[in-house]
Amino acid sequence: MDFLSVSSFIKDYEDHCDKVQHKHFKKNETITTYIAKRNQVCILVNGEADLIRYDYNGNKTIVEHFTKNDIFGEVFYSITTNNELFVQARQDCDVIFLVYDNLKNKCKSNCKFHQTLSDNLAELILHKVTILNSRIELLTKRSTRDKLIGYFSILSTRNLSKSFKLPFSLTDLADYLSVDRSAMMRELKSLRDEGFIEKTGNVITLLYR
Amino acid sequence: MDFLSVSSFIKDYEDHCDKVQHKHFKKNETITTYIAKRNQVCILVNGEADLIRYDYNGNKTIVEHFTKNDIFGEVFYSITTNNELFVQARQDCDVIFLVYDNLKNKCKSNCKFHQTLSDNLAELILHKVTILNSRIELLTKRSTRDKLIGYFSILSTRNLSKSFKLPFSLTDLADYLSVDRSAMMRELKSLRDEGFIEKTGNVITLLYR
DNA sequence: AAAAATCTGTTGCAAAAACAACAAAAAAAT
DNA sequence: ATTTTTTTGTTGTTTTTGCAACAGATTTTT
Repeated sequence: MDFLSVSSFIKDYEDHCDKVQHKHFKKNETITTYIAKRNQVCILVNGEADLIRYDYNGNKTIVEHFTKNDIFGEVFYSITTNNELFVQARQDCDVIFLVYDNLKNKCKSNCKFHQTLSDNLAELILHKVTILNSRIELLTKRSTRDKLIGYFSILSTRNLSKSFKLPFSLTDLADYLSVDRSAMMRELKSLRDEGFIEKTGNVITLLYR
Repeated sequence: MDFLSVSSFIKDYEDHCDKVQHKHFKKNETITTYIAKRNQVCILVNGEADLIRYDYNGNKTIVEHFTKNDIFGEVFYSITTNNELFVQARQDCDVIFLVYDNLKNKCKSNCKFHQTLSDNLAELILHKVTILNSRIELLTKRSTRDKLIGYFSILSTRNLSKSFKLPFSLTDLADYLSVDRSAMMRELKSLRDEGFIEKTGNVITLLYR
């Protein structure tokens, strides 16, 4: 992985950069709501969180799933959206908040954290782009089956193993793949019956190839 | 729009930056194929192009649609993809090619183009992220109808008008929304019959709100 | 100007997905 | 330890989507 690990210089931040805030969140708390005017940038230092959207029908979508070192925030969104977007902690989280425009200027104390972050900004955002592109690839798959298989192979690659634990409940997985839960369950059953996967709780094992 | 217009400094490039290449493409020509090793970055100076993927079933997906000043290239993709991705010119195009890693170093002639591009890289990529996020929002819509309406309202906003011309043929629109063409045509007909839209050729007019 | 290729509009039918609902299991809260 | 809430697994039914096929229109090529 050729992107910058935020945690590697997080300690430098401790000496009071006046442009950033640091906050802790408990599981299920709302970390931020996207209002699209503050140009907020958030860095997940620790924990897991989801970007969530509800549509007019009450359908929940897990738009993105964030883990350690991921960046998110309303600066990554343009006004188009009329649905409310918010980020919710899936586990206890530590989050750094900053304002994009401040990042480009130096901070008062001219701190190293600020400087490093600024220098590596393009790299960080670039990494985000690659994540979003895999997400798009997943979402353009035509069937629920292909989405499942596609997602499983991402997890398999990431874990360097045919076996892996889903980071979601099955209910949330459906919301992440943007499909109906019961239809997904049926498909999951078929995949099992046809010998493509094994499933014990939320641990999946790929049996193909 | 708060992102940098590439064309505004393209003239500075003319004085021989040794790190970039400039090429012209005729309609339907393949501009590049994503091989994911060269870290290529491309800038569309003029024209229109699509990033295309074919899946194992022969389904075509228009993954992205590029217009003037858009950036693309394999550097935005991680290895995950096993399907071939390529960019095809929809109109005659002018494209600048460079290698991401070269961008971070200065070029021999220390040219202004190179410098400006490098300075504004984060901004350019950030703009791409916002585009990808709207794309994701579109793709997570649950029905063909919602995808159509969602896409139409993006075009409507972009054109500042209830009427707009589709940048695609209807065949391509289906591939862009990742749905079956005939099903989409049926839905389009319903939208017309129910008085939501008007359609003359590939000009759509929104009648709601 | 004619021929070839692509796109549009449409339909019947098959397949997949969504909806709705419920009981059992598991997890979380008290 | 018990209650409450959430998740899982399942299924019947309805709706939506995909597939296949074709004729007419339009565009592109020769």
